[in-house]
Amino acid sequence: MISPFQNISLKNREKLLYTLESSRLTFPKNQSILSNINRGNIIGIVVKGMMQIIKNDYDGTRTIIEELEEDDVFGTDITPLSNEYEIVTKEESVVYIIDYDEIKALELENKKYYSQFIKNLLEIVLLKIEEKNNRIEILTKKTIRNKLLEYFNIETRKTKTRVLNLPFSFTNLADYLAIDRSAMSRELKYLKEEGFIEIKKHKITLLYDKY
Amino acid sequence: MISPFQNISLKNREKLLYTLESSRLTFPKNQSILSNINRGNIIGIVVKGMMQIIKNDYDGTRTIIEELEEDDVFGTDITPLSNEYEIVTKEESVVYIIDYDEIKALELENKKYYSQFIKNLLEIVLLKIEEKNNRIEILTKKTIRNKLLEYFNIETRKTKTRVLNLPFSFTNLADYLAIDRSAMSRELKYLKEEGFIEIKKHKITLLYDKY
DNA sequence: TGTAAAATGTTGCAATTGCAACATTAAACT
DNA sequence: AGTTTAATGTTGCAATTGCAACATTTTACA
Repeated sequence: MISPFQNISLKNREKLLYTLESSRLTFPKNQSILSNINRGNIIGIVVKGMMQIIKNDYDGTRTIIEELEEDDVFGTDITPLSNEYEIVTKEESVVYIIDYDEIKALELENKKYYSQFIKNLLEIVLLKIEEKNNRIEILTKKTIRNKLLEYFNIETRKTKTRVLNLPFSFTNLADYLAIDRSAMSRELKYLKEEGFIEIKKHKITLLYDKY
Repeated sequence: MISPFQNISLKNREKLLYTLESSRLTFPKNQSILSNINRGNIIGIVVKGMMQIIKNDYDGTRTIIEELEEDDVFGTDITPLSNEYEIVTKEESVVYIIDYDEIKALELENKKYYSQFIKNLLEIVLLKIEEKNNRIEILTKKTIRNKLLEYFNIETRKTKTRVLNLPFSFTNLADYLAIDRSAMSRELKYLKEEGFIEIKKHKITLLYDKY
């Protein structure tokens, strides 16, 4: 995880946040934060705590899209923030909210830490985009089995092992893969029966040779 | 379309490219360019011409993922570039290839145009990420009909009209939505029959009220 | 620690979809 | 201009999947 304030001294960080006219907001546990924030072109930075981006479907289903922790960045473009989405604190959390126009207006020749901040944001956003590409790669697979296998491949490529610890519940995995949970459960059963994988709690072990 | 060289003079742009040790490469029409480039952590900028990012499926299907034109940026993270992908010129094209590590190593206090370049890249990447979010929003819909309707909504939201000119073929649309072309064709027929849409060539008119 | 809520496993069944195969039309190329 | 190639439209059919409904287990929390 890269901090947006990487290589910026605490003092300069404060000056930067002042220049950007950022607001520092504190929210109690289990509060929806976007209702309190003007949903314009903003970038948020998590200072402390934990939050979840939740999608509310028209039928009332609530899906966890992403978890945000310290140093995580969210906001316009980076994360979807239309009115179907909300961000909810899972513990007391502190965030900075910055108007993206203020970032665009930064006069770069003035201070090195202005530029450093932008550079950090670029790096963070490039990592985010990689995640999105991965998800697209999975979602474009046509069958549940292929979605699962692609997910396994991508995740184990990161750790270079055959073992994969689900960072969330199977219910959330089904949401991530955009498939029905029970159908996924069925397919996982088949994969186990056919000897491709082994599952213990949230630990999945691949028993096949990756291509 | 934002140019990565926005607000950078031609002279500074040359200095920048020199500092970044970029290569300027020219390719004839219908050539695969990645075979000539070290697929490391690179960022490419299209100077002139037109190229397509093609995905080769294991079964031999070739799918157009994205078209790249002047000022377009591609490369690590921004666009998927694993070995399943290739970039093919559709006309004679000129590109700059830059090692991403060189960008990371830029000493920002030295020159304003270094920072300006990073800032431009940030803006470009934020736009790309928005596109990816849109596509994910579509791909997570469960039925073909809902994928189509979501696509229509997103595209017409951009232009604020009820009319939508497909920027590509229906075959490509099916790929974009990750659905079978003939099944999509069938669903479009139903949508026409039920009076939701009207299609003339590649122009789709929405006849329903958007939510 | 006891209880409510959430997650998981399972299955039948209907609906949706992918696939194959083909005819027709449009576009690209020499 | 003529020919090859790609795109489009259509349909039957089998396979996959979503959905509903339920039992069981695990987790959260008062």
